[in-house]
Amino acid sequence: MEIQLGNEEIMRLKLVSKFFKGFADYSRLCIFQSLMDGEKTVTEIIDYTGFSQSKISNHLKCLRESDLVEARQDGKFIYYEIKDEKIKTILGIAAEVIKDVSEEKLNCMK
Amino acid sequence: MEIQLGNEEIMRLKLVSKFFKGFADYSRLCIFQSLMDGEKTVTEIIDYTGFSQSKISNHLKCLRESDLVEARQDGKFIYYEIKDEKIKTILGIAAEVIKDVSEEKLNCMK
DNA sequence: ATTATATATCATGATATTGTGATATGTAAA
DNA sequence: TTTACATATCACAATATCATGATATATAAT
Repeated sequence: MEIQLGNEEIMRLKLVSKFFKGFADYSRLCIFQSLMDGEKTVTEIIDYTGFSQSKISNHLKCLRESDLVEARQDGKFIYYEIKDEKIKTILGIAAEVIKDVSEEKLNCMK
Repeated sequence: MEIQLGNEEIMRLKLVSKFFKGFADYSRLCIFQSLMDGEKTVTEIIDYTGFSQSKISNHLKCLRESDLVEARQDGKFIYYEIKDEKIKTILGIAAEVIKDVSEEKLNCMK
């Protein structure tokens, strides 16, 4: 490894941090959870999570623009689904790691 | 899958979101990158990243309390390292997923 | 055509997070 | 026993993020 961060690496890490922001929010994780076993309409996500429509829609916009989820329209409805299987993998590993971490520990991260 | 989020799941997802906050910050990712191939002292991390001492120290405190990195003291120096191999795995998969995502896409996540 | 339903957008206030600078603490060398 | 070095802490300003409520748009049913 180099002894200093290079420009390439800096740009890459900035991207990576943005990527992880997609998962670093409770509401968005609830959306991911909604979609864990397949596509859902916005209304179904709203019902599943109990969150307001605008909240869901705002988050979905963000997740869609970031290519973390994708949307397809069918009449009145828009179906969303997780775009990449690797995302489910990441969420799975995260769940494993957290098992090893005691409940209170992560509270430094509000 | 249930048609609504249960209490267990809600608590779990809150934890998961905190976990991901650890990776959702550029400065912290630079720290992780510093540690990718083994332990380093705080000073080495400072030199590698070019960040201020207090910034590094503040982030390390957070990462340590969250059990994402661990510290060991040797005289004046404190060596930090990534605590769980799974964390490196997650970072690796994230890198892969990002390759598929065009540069501008993630800009919704500031 | 009008109405109801589904979803998106947007401005804004509230809240959370980050970086900085100053200072404190601990360890070892001189 | 001072001085230099390594690291931690903390308050506060700057910035980023989120939720809300109001409004807009688009589609389908009546």
